[in-house]
Amino acid sequence: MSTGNFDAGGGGARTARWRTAVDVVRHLRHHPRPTRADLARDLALTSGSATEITGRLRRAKLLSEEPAPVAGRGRPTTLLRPHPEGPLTLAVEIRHEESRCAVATVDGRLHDVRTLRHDDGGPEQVRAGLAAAVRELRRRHRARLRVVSLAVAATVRDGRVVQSAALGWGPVDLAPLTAGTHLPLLVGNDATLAGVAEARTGATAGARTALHLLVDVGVGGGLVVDGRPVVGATGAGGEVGHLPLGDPGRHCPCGATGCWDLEVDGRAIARHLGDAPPTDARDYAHRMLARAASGDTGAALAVRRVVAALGRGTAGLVNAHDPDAVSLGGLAGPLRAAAPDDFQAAYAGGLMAFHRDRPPPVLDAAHGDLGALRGAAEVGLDRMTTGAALAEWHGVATGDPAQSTWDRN
Amino acid sequence: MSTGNFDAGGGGARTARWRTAVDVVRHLRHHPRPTRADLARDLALTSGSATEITGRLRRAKLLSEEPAPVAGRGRPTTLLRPHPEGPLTLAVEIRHEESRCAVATVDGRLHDVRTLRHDDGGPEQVRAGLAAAVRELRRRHRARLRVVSLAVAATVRDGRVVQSAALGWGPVDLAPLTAGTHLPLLVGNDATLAGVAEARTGATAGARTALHLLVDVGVGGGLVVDGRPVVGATGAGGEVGHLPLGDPGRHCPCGATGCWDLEVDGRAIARHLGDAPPTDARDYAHRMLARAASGDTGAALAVRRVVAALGRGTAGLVNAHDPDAVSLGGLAGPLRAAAPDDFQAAYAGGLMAFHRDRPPPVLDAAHGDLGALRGAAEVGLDRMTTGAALAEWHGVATGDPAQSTWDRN
DNA sequence: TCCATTATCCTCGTGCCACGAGGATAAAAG
DNA sequence: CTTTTATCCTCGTGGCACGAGGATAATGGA
Repeated sequence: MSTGNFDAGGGGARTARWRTAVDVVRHLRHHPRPTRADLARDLALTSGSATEITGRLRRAKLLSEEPAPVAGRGRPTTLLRPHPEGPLTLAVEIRHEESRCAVATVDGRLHDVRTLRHDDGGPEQVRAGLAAAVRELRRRHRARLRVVSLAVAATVRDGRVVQSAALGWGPVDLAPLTAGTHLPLLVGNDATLAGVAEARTGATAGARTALHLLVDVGVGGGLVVDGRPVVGATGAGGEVGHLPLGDPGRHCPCGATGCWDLEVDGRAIARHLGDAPPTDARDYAHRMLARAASGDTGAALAVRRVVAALGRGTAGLVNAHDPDAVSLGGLAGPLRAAAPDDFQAAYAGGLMAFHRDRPPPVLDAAHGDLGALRGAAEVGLDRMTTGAALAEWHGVATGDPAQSTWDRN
Repeated sequence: MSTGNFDAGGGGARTARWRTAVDVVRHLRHHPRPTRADLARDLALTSGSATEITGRLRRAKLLSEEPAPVAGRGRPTTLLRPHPEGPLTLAVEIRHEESRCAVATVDGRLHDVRTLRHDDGGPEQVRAGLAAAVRELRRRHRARLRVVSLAVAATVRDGRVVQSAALGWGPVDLAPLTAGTHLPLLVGNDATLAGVAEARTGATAGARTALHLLVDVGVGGGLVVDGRPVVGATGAGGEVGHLPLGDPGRHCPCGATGCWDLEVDGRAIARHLGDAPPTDARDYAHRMLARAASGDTGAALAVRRVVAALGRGTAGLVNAHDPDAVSLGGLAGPLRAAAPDDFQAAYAGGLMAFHRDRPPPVLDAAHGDLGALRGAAEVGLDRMTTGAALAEWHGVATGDPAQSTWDRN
C-alpha cells in the first residue's frame, strides 16, 4: 500500500519546526474536542506553549476554537476543533456492489458520506464514476482537499489493483481517479484498512499489535503495529488468505495452491455441501448461515467445517505474530457466532501451549462495514498531517508560499 | 521481545534536546568513521551545528576524534569514533552447545567476543555461568556497561524463555542474569535477532521489509520492518514455524498440530527416511545433506521433500507479507543449495501469480552464525542510544546528575 | 620558497521555539 | 461583594540550530 506513513516527517529543518504542531493536530484525532488545558496536560506542554501553538494553528487555518459549555467554577475555556476552512482528506472505498466516499476533517470525523451504486459496467465505469466524484468535490472544496485515500476490495500493489476475486477485476490502474488534480492518491486493501480502523478506534483499540481478519470472498486483513498496517514492500502485504493453510491439492485463482482463502468463505461452504461455486460468495454464505440457524444440519455441518478452518488459521497467525488482540470483520463474526464452540476448540487447539492460559481475545469488529472507509480516512489524515504536509498547507492557507516564517499578526 | 524500540525516545522535553545527538550517535552505527564534514552532509547539518554537536558529544564521552589520514589537499580533518570511555552494550547469545558474549560500542562493532561451552548442566548452570560473565564484565567496565541484550534459541515471552526445542529447555526466567546490576535486560529470539542483523547490515540490508527464515530445530525468524523486528505483544512473535502449513495430523511439541516446524528440519528428514527422531536434529541434517551430496538417493529424496516444504512455506509468507527480500539462515541455506531446483519450483509455485514476474530475492544470510549476536547488539545499542538513555549517560559521564544543562567548558 | 587552491573548522550574531513565573480574567460559590 | 477555582496571557529567559564570514592547515604549482 502506498499509504503514507504515520511519522511526523522528520525531513529537514523546514518541517522540524512543525513537530509540536503535528503532535497537537494528531491529538485531535482521538480526542475530539479538547480544551486547551486538556491539550497541555496530555501533551506535557506549558500553558504558554499551548497558547502559542494553538494561536499559530488558528492562523494557519488548522484549528478553530469555540466557547466550551461551562462546567463548574473557573474561567470558561474554549474547545479546539477543526478549522471550518481547514484541510480535508477524501476517503473512498470500492466494494463489490457499490462505492462510497466521504470527506474527513483533522479530528477524524467523516462528513458527507455518499454512495455510488455500480451498474455492472466494469472497472472503467466505476473508476470514471469515482473520478467524477473526486472532480466535483475538488471543485467544491478547492485547495482544502489535500489527499485522496482509497480502500479497495482487491490485492493492491504500488497503487494499482492487481487482481480481485471480490470485484471480479483483473489489473486496474487507479491513478486516473485523481488525474489532473495533483492530489496524492493513497491506495490500500479494504481489509487491511479496516484493520487500521479497528486498531485505532475499534475493537482492538489500545492494542499495540493487532490482527484483523476479514472474511468476504476469501480472507484478508493483517497486522497493525502501533497503528500502522504492515503492508510490505509494494503494499501487497496483508494477504493472509494466501498462506497455504488449506488443502495443498486445491488451486486458488490467485495462482498458488492450498490457500487459506479457499477454506473459510462461501465458496468453501458450497464445496462442503456439494453445490456449484456460488457467483456471489458472500450472499451465498449469508443464506447458508440462515439455513444452518433454522435447523438445516447439512448447512450447519458445512458451516462448522469452515468455522474450524477459520479458528485454526487464526491460531496459527497468533502463534506467528503474537498480537494483543484479534478482530473479526465481514463474515468472520457471523461465522464464529454460528458455531462458537467449534471456533473456540479450533482456536485453542491451534495455539502453542504457552498461549493457552491467556490467549489473545478474538473480538468482533466494531466499525461494521464502515471500517475500510474509516481506515482509509485515518491513513489519509496521517499523510495530511506530516510535518511537510502541514508546512505546505500553511503556505496555501496563508498565501505565504515561501513558508519563511510563521506569521505573527 | 522486550527489545528496546528504535525510536529516539520522544518522551518529554528533557530528552527532546537530545534529538540531534541521537541522530549523530546512531549515524555512527552504519557509517563507522565519518569525518565531521561527512556527518554534516549526511544529516543535513550546518558546519556550525556539527561543531556544536560533536563538541557536546565529546564532552559527554560519547564520541572522540582522531586525526584523519590526509587525502589530497584541504585542511586535514578528524574522524569521529566511539569515545574510549564511552557507553557499552553487552550482547549475549545462548545456543545449544555454547553461549557467547561480546561488548559492543556505539559504532556497532563487537569487541572481546568470548565463548562459554555448556557442560550439560541444564539451564540453571548456563544461566549461572553467564551471570558470572556479566558480573565480571560489569566489574571491568563499571558504569560504562549500560544494557545487556540477549539472544536465545527459544520461544521468548516477556523476557522469559517459554520453551525451547533446540535447547531442550522448559520455562526459564532469565532475569537472574543481571540480578544486582540494575542493568536493563533485553531478551529476544535468536532467529528474530539474526533477522535484524541481516536486515540492517547483512543480506537484506536496504530492504524496508525483510523476511528472515532460520532453520535449526524447526524454523524461526520473522519480519523486520524498517530495522525493527515485528515481535508482537509479549515478544513471542516471529514463531513462523508454528503456522499450520504442515500435515494437520502431526503433533508438534509446542502443543499445536501441523506446524511448519515439523516439515523443514532434521526431524522431518528422519521421518521421511523412516529413522527414529534424532537427538541432535541439526547434526543429523548436516549428515543427511552430506549423504545426499555423495549420491545417496534415499537421503536426497528426503532432503528434496524438506526443501520443497521450505520453498512452499517461504512463498506463503511472501504472499502474506510482501517483503522486499528474504534471507535464509542456519540450515536453510545449505538445504536450498542441496536442491535448488526443487526450492525454486516450490517457491515460484507457491507465489500468487502477480509476484512471479519479479519475486522477492531469496538470499543466503550474510552474518553466518554471528547473526544473532550482532542482532542482539544492534537492539541493545538502539536502547542505549534513545534520547532518555543518552541523557542518563550524560549525567553519569559528567557527574551532573541533574542533567540540568550541557556543560560548556 | 611562496602563494593559490582546497577542504574543513570556528566564531558570532540571529531566529525560533518552548519554558516558566507571575499576573489577568471570568465564572461559580459563599 | 468577596473568595475560590480554573484557565489564559504576557514577558523574560534559555537552548538549539542556522548561516555568513573568517580562520586554519594541508597540497600543488610557479
